[in-house]
Amino acid sequence: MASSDGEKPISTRENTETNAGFSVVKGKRIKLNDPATLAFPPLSIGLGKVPIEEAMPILCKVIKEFIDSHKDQRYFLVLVEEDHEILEYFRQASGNLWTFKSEMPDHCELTRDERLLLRKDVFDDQAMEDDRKCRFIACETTWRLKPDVTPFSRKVYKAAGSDLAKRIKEAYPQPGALGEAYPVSLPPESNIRKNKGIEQIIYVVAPNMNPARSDHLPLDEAKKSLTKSYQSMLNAFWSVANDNDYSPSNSLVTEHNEKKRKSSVEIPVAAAKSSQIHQPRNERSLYSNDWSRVLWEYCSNPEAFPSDIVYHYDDDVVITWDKFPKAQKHLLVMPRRRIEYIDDLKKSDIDTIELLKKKGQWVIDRLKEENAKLDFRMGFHAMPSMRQLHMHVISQDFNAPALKTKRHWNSFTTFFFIPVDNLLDVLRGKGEVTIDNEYYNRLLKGRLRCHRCEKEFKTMPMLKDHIRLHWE
DNA sequence: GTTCTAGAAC
DNA sequence: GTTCTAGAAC
Repeated sequence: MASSDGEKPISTRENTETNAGFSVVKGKRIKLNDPATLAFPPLSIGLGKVPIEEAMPILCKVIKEFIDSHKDQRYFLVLVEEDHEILEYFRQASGNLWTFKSEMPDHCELTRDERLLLRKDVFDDQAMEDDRKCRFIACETTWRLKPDVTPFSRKVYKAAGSDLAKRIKEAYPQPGALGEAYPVSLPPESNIRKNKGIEQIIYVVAPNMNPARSDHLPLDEAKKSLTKSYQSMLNAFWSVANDNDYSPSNSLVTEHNEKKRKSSVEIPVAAAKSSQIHQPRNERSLYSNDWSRVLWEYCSNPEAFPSDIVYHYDDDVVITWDKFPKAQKHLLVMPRRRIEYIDDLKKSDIDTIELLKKKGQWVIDRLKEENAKLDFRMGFHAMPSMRQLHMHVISQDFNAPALKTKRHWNSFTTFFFIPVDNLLDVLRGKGEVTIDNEYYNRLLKGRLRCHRCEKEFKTMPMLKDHIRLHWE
């Protein structure tokens, strides 16, 4: 199977997309004679005491999803388990998801698609002779990221050498999160790397149902966490196998919160300087919160979308229909070059914002030709959820089924909505934008008031009934 | 961003 | 009992 022309990439087109919750890096350079291979144990069934009849179907399902999401990629997944009965359980749980080539022999079993192998021993010399050397090994761990909590991980830990614990601590000084994966790369001089070709060990915090331990979960929660554990493990594997960084989600969440905390458009109060922690922003292959970056796809590839999604685009600007419109007409106007948040803006971006305003006005003029009754506002959310700078162009009827919550309402009718002219004033004056996170969060939680007559309402349904009167 | 759902509010 | 919200999960 190994090719003699070695380094030839399968494809040079680089593109990340998601499929069934997995990040898929298309066409990354995978050396043909050095496939990405992950060896991993069944998680949570020993240490975590999740019943095997519950755990195995989850494992099968996640593997199936991963394989389906990575159809034209070359890699191997190797399930390693000493206990013959457990492997047999896996075969049974997998039903007819895969066709196994033969009855279970002692060490290596190929499935029909040649992506999944079962083995008794990760360091089996005979198995290591083939071209499917395990460049990556996953090990189960606890939230303290201890490297030696299961027989399998102890074995790997012993082989890796004693400085592994130190390397884990350096890479992840904070405790791990349940369901997350923590890849640790091995130094070139490490024995396990020199002799076995193992590059990284991926530590996975898997769920525990053992009542003797303090953090045990009920079955339904353990099952959810186990799914996530396997998904994180495979996502981490795929990221590092494609030379991407993988950031476990607990650190990502921290960065996100930090980022939001930092913010505060000058308009109400300047944020304290001490809160302006600059966080480096790395490129990351993402798994779960992909939704926060969907706008990037519109901006980088607007021609790929139909006109009921992308309203208009040119070299500098993309205009899309809001996917969940909060009024009769609701669009987003975005720069095509990547700007994440309004507090990334500098004086030099004034031209860009003016262009957004000009394009927004152009849209408004066109829409008013269709319906002269509509009136519009153009502006930005102080703390947006989506990661590309986007200016809302929204008609003021707020007559739309997707407008449901207090947060929705207040985000468009309080100072949380920063009109484009207001933003331009701040940029022209101060030259930068700071966002007071607490102030804006308070606005979102404030009382419900009609934007036309200031009348106050207790619930969203009552308010929605009322604003209809202004419209009709 | 939405969806889901527990429990608060009525 | 039903409606509605708010927070977690995704």
